[in-house]
Amino acid sequence: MIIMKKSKSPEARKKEIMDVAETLFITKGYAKTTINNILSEIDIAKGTFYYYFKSKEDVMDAIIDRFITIEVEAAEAIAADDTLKAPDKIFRIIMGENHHGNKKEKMIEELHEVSNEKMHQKSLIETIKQLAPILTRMIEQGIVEGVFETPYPRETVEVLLVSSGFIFDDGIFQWDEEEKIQKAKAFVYILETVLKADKGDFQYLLQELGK
Amino acid sequence: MIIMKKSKSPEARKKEIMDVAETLFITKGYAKTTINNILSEIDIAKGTFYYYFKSKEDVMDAIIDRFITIEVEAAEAIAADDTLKAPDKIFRIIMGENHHGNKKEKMIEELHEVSNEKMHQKSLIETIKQLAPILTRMIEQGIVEGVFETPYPRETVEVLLVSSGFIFDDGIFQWDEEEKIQKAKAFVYILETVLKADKGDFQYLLQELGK
DNA sequence: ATTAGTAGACTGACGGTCGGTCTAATTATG
DNA sequence: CATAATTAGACCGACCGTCAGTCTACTAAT
Repeated sequence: MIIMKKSKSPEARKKEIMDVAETLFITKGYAKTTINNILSEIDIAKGTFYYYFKSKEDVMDAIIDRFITIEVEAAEAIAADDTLKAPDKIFRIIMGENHHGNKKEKMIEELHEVSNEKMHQKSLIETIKQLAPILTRMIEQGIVEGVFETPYPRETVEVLLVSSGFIFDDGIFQWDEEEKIQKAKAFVYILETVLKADKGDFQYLLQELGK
Repeated sequence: MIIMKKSKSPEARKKEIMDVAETLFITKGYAKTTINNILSEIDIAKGTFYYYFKSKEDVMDAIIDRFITIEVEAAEAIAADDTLKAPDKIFRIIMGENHHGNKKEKMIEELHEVSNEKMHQKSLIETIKQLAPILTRMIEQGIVEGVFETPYPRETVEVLLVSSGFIFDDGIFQWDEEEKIQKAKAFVYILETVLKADKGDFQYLLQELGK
């Protein structure tokens, strides 16, 4: 006689699996997380997992999709905010990318050696695909308004996204607080310089990094 | 009665294993390459492999070390070349990084979907660790000579290395020939702008990308 | 009665281990 | 000084544990 758990709504189950998987992927790393780890955490069987997802990688894709959607929505909200100037918007979006509600940072904080190559690369690629067009439009508008200047808005965005995503990822490099500030200042400088924005357009934003 | 192959010199064996593993890692991807794939290619037994390397990842590390050493030597040769100007050197080193003797490109050319996250990330990190100091010194010298200007030489180098390593990697994005030229032009522009070099200092180098 | 959902035993592949073998060089012995 | 004993290093491959993914059986709901 098999003990059967009461069925949850499919959405809830799926979300539950994704939530647990996400936590494990971030804390232990994707490769080191076992399907069985996920199962025992929510106390379901293999069959249930594979009823909702066709593979381990499939969950990861779903998780990445989920937070890219959130990022894109956040980016669009920022883009639509008329109280912000173009440079401000750009900075917020690019830096916001590595700020998944502090969730990741908090979790990784102490855990060393999490190296999550696959997940990181996938989400970086996806981020570029989805966020680059939005940011590019933003820069193009800035050019029209005369606050930016560059013949390569799209490629500039790509460079900025890739480097910030890589350099500020807590799972790849472990900078101490001081180094982080330095990197951020440098990033702001590079941002200003490469877009030929007015010096100081971004500078004041650096205070936010103190928190 | 066990048939025993004649012993090779340890160096030769080790190199043989690394060569075969490298080819397989590049063509099939690290994850999809099996230890047994490597073994049957050179016709040795499991034990032999693990006599020379403590794990699959260990071979990869050795392979990465090997070509980083080559890159560093190439970079130092370029650095020591008095016939080249600073901007020229920088460009050659950064772009040379994604030009492993055409070996990788040739191999990947047709093979789609090789995605080699782990190997790529590791070598990018190692490249930054080893190449960044050399390039930083180069920029600092350029600043003294008055051809460059930036308060953040180190961080600028990091941004340039990360983005070129990522964007120009044939395994990550598949740009067609035209797009590649566009990316390279943009990269040169960004390089010039962020270092405040004279326009045109790098431009002529773009002809090299035609080959 | 049909189907959406759950269960968990099972499979196969793969990374890694381990006891042992073979050969050539080195050292001890008559 | 020839030859037997010993050692060291390269190599072998059966075996093991783990893990993603499969399959069939069972149950809950409509």
